[in-house]
Amino acid sequence: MTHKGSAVLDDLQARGLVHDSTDLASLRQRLDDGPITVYCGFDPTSDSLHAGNLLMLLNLRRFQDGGHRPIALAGGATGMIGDPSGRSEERNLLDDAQLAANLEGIVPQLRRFLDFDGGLHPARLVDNRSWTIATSVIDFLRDVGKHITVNQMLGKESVRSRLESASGLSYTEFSYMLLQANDFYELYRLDGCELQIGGSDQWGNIAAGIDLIRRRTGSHAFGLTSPLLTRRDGTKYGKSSTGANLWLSAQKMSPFRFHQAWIGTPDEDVRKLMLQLTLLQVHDVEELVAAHQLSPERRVAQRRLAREITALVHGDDQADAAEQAADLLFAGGDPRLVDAASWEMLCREVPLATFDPSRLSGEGAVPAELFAELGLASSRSEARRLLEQRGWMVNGRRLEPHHRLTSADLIMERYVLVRRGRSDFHVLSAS
RNA sequence: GGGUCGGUGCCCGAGUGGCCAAAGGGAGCGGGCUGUAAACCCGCCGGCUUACGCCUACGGAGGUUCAAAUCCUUCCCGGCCCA
Repeated sequence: MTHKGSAVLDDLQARGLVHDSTDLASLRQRLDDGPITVYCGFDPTSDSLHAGNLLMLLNLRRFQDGGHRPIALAGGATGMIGDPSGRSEERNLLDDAQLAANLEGIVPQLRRFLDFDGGLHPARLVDNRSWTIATSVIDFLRDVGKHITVNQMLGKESVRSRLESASGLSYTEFSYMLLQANDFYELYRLDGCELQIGGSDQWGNIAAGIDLIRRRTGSHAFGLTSPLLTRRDGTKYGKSSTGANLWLSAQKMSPFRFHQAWIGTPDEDVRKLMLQLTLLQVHDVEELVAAHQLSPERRVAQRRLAREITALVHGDDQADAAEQAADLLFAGGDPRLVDAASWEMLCREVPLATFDPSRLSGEGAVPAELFAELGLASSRSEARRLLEQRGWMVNGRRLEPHHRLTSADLIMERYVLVRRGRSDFHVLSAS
């Protein structure tokens, strides 16, 4: 490492990724003194991580690239309790099977973004069950609970907001903070971990851990939070424009859809997202933004953003495929002219539904009925409404009111390309 | 336990016997403009039907009435007050 250990901090600040921090000057000094061990926790509340988690994963990566040692923590134990932070209502407890399935989903995702093998500071992946499960209630209350007063806990925003709400806060969730504080303590004790990072909603939990470490060891640990990923209107990202979560799992959201979600990024958000969700250098981002502003209709920034994030999450090959599919679909040409290989690729990228070819014989199929059956619309009424509102395109042409689908509409004697609205594509396949 | 107010469509919220598939707002969806952007404009927004229309729905279950989201009985749930 030729550069200073605190360079990562400058980078984070330049990217707008520092929301709250313990004494920044001390942290800077500590980073310059040598590699630090930094951790961030991810609770298995679902079987996949989403775009919001991606931001923190990349932050760990930034620390690793900056010469520090990252630990990704899978919250096998805390996931059983449920973090009340940022939540207006009590969580439902996960059962063992669900938790196991969720961990199985997210652990490989955690592995993907860090370097676990090479270098002087390989990343580590831990599960907080390893030190939590065997702990007795008595030990926990004596060793952890004794050091934190209820008075402090009541002062935390996550607790206070819930105390004022109608749904209240169970003792279980109230205790969550102690578990996370103990995680930090254990990682400090076992691995010399001195820094915890997280989303800004984690500040209370992180501070509790720092307090616990100080009380039990007299040492100073550090905390750093990043702003939650929000749109210009303040709503959380992680959700796509359609309201669905932006899942990192290809099973839950196809790479194509994932890529498309970022393509649709509003101009005002694109700079921030490039800074916070990609590993592009800050000055490269500024160049891209400048180029974008010169001719925004080319959408170079959005394209690059989508490219970078999709490649990070799904790999270069998948990003290529998603780009090609998008070019094909949005170029506006006649899809019947597309070659077989491209069609195959398209079928992998775009949601595919199969139907019985006999539907096309005779009079042919009523499009609205077929589309509703295949899930392209939630009911026949909706499909019909869309037809009235000119919301359907079949094979690149506006669907006419009385058109029937027949074998003449098949591409490659097998496929129908359906577009609903502006950018919702489906391939129907006669099986 | 007593009293009282309330539970309406995805959310908020009007409606107190027919004019109610139910005002208004938000979200969402489609179209237009543009750039697969934002803003803005128009339309749609329970289901079935080409359509006339039919069915289901205003916390649950019964009842009164030609007619109920609206009245009565009862049950469930929530807020507030008293104990």
